[in-house]
Amino acid sequence: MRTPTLHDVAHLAGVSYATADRVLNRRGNVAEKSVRKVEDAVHQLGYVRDIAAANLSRKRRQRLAFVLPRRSHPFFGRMHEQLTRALPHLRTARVEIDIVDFEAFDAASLEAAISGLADRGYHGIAVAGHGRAATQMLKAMREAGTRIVSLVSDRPEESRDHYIGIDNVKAGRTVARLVGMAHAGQTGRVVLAAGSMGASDHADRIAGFRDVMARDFPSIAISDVIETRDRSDLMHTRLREALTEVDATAIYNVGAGNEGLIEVARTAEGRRPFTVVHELSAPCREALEEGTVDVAIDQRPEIETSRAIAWLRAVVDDLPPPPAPELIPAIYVRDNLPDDSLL
Amino acid sequence: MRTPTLHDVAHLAGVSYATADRVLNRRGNVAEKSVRKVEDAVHQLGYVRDIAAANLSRKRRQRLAFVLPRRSHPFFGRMHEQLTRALPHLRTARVEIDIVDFEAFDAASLEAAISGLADRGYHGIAVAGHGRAATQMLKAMREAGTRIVSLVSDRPEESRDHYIGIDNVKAGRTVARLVGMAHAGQTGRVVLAAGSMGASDHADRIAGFRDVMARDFPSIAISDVIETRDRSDLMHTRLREALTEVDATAIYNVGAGNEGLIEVARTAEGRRPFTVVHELSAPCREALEEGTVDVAIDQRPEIETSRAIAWLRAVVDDLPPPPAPELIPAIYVRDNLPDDSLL
DNA sequence: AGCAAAATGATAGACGTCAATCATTTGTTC
DNA sequence: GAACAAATGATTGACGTCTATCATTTTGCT
Repeated sequence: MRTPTLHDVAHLAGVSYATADRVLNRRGNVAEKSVRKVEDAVHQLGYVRDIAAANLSRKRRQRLAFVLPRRSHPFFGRMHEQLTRALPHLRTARVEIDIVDFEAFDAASLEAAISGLADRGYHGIAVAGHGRAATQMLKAMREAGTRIVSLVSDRPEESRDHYIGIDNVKAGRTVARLVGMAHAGQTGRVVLAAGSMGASDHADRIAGFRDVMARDFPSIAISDVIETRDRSDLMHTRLREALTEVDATAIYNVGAGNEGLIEVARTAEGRRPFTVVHELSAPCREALEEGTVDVAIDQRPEIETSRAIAWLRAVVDDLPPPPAPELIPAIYVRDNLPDDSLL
Repeated sequence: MRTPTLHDVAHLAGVSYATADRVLNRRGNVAEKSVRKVEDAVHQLGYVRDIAAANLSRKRRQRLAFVLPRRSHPFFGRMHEQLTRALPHLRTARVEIDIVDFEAFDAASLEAAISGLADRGYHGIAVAGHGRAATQMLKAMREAGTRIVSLVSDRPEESRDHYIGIDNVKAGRTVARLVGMAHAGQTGRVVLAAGSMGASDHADRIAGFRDVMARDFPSIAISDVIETRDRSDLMHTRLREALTEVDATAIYNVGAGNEGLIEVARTAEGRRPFTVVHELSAPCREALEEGTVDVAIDQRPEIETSRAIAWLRAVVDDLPPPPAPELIPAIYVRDNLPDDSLL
């Protein structure tokens, strides 16, 4: 049994191919009655348009862009890597992806990157970055028909169609649970570190962490948050300072700058505190292997990028978005590190 | 700049379209010299064949089959669910998927299922199941050109092209690490349970677990493995028995039958042992929420099915398989349970 | 009934590739 | 240089959809 074509639909509906086409592509000028006949036939045959043929005919290629911070953080390095690896694969399916870099944490640079994209006929854009001006521009592009996905951390609703990233509050809660477990009922004191409490992902993680600690592990105290601006050197000095002041049983860094942290943890005296960090970079992986870090929470950027591509492709083709089970950040310990070499 | 077509390639190579086509599709009867000219042109233009157009022309639809145990275990229920949800989406891209059930743990039933598939022109098959006869038949189908993926637990190499599933040794090691952490240096005793030590996935998990425990947590003792045949009732009686004999600080079940386990753990006296199970079913989720179970390791069947589809589609189209970051089983605690309702 | 507007039918040329046919050119061998 | 095989060129009709054009029919309205 051949799968039905639009010709079959038209035939069954008792109308011409042209009319069936007018209905399907909403070209207007069709009588109510005919619309119904066609729709019935579609339903009866279970007709689905062959998008490959459609896109071929339209000479349409899907043009997508990814706007990412420069490779500064290993996290985005992994996204870059994953994207470029998928590129040839996608070209074959009429998908073109441009990658546009901007300077991390630099709103002007982001704005420049996005404005360079306007009016270039992109069907979809994925953005990992924030800023007022960016929001305005994205909003305008969205109104002009471009689909926008926000990556990694969410942006105002009016400036995106979809968010792909983890739930940072949940991530913080999860870490709290692990830290609590690792105390096995004993008392303790946690030292927290963040890049900046202004960054919503950092703040969310800390909020989630505090929430669970307060409710389920009241016998574990929490020190004030060390701010590191995601810099290893600041992390180093401030963390060392903090550790001399209090007797820490655990350390949780919600931001970057892990190299500084690792150095301190490595040389710490006494019983090693239970240490949790975010994102599995190369130094972090080493630290896990040697036992300096106990747990790393990872967003799995590879998965986020492929999700973003899949979502954009579907929506750009006017298809329902693919089913997307919730993103669960990976919890790495020493024993479940991936074999894939990571940058 | 238009993306190049085969016409462009032929033109640049200075040969006719027919010859270029003969080279690309290896139809033979082409002079060495022409082959090189065409290949150079392909390289120079960065030509990639448009598979959408190719498949359209070939009138080819990708026909895939999934051979899965009947919905008995919630795990495979989730796979079913995910597959059927993705179906309409895929039809639109000329992919047809048939799902074939067989009776879990029943080699004859599996054999029947697979033999029903032979000579039906499937381009690719994903199988989650084992048996000598099955291996023979799959091997034959593979030689006849069908691509085979083994799901969830691997099968002999000659009977599959690719394996998609987690590393069960790693999973066991990971659990050991968590159990060790939760003891925070104190002594303890772990009770282990498995469906059957004959099942390789169960055995692998236990081996990994033992390995790490022996090396890194020698002060935690391990009791003999309880065999439950994945049945809740057996789990219930045997676990209860085991718990009266020893004073357990932890329980790890590598197999199914968690409902029995949960019941026992719920009514246990004294300090609750640290409990780890596999696969996030509905009762297991509840147990995590109420605090009866501490950790659930989950394979994320949704992700495994979509991986299998993506791999098969690519390979069936003679494309390089998509980049596939290693599957990391999710570690669920009470605080990172997915919002998606699961069966 | 007559007329304009709306709806429909019929058809054709793309899109990029495959698969096939048939005619023509090139190369090889004696 | 004749005879034959091998290689090449030229061309055509699918595949399913889009888009456009133009002719024809139906409808609604006075």
